[in-house]
Amino acid sequence: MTNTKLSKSEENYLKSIFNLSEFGNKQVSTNSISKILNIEPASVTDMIKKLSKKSLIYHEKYKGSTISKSGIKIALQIIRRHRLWEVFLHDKLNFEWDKIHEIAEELEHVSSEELIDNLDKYLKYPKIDPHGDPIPNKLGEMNFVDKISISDLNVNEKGIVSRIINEDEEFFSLLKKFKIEIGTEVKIIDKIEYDKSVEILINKRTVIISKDIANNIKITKI
Amino acid sequence: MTNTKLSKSEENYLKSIFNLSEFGNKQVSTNSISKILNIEPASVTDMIKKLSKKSLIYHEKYKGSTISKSGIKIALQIIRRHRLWEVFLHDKLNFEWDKIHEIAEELEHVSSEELIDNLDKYLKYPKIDPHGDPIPNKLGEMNFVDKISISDLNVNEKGIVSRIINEDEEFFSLLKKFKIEIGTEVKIIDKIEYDKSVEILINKRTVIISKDIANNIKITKI
DNA sequence: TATATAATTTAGGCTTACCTAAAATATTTA
DNA sequence: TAAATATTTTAGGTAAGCCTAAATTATATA
Repeated sequence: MTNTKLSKSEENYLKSIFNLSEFGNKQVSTNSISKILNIEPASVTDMIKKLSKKSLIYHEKYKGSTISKSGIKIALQIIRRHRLWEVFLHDKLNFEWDKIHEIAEELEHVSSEELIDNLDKYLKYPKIDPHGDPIPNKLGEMNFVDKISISDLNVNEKGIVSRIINEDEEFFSLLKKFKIEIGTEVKIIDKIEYDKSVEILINKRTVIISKDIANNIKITKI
Repeated sequence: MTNTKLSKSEENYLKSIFNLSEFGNKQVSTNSISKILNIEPASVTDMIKKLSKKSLIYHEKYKGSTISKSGIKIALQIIRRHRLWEVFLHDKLNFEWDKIHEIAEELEHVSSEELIDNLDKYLKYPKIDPHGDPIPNKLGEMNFVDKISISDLNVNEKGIVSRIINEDEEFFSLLKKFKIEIGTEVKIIDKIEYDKSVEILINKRTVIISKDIANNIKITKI
């Protein structure tokens, strides 16, 4: 339990490895980390060695990395900070929900525990962030997330948009164009076999979205 | 006008140089920067060269540094961020005013301009921070600050504490002990010639504070 | 299953922001 | 005003976190 404060870089790696590992269950490849962080694989290897030495991840040469118990614990705290700041930016500072990610990406590294706990209290202990992602509590516990995406619905079934996976700028503007937000009701009109795209009804308008877009929009079936 | 984002270090140097220069009017010695930032003089020289090359300060070898117009502009923005975050931490998150400085020291480097402007609006454009320091507006303009400290009052004169200069932990706990805060009324009972300490009346209690403490407490005469 | 390709690691380099030790300059004081 | 002292700069070094190029290992394919 060497408890030296992690650097911004270390925190970003840990968060990415956690996200890629699906709750710590999957081994993560060096290449996948490289792609997510936009850092060359050779540099990723360097950092993997560093995090291994701190027992935050386990690494098998040429195989991949697994995040450790203590690594998960820290990753969840970083995610907690990120999502609480997103709630603050959206609910209090009136940022549009497609602009908060980038700023929260910086704020999450301000590491005072008291700050985050007071922020949590101030925001009245929110359970989800503006993208619909669950917020871990002080202990790292959080609600389960929706596993169903638009593509999983059948024709004529309905759902409420509950979570947006992709956080790229372009993706957000796409959603804006289609007027898709957390809470929006969608109904499946047709599923197009040819390219697996889906025709959906939103806000009394039907649009066709690609398979990729549909996969990135999680819903709660109604 | 090379407008690359400054690093956290560069920002801290610039802020310190500005603070030491008394609004850009005084030349600042390498040693004084070294002491404030707790960084060796040799390293300070390195950074001085860097900031000079960016025309944020002017430097005369072996003499000292002067902050430039563009340097002042940036410094005021950093100070703006710092003080707005202090207001947020104090007023919204209910931090005690002796704990906000350290956290604001980190938050001030999150550099989204939109973030700061929205925060400013959310806080209803405050004019002073919890220490009584004036907050620059978007353009870098701010109110003049009180130049009178407790030591400048004569016996029997009264004042309202308007600003605390020293921001060290120890100094704050000292003030806490004496129950001195922004807004506290003080009356001079006696001035002790021997060591220039001052006997004052606060909250119906008389205490003797040293010359150094008195100098660090600015007041508005009433 | 041998070979081509892809993924990963190693080796060596760079920049930033710090350091110490020594040299250069300025200031104080006798 | 010369010597002692203090301040500042130069020179050379380190760790973090990145890079490219080349070597190594794993995986896919013919």
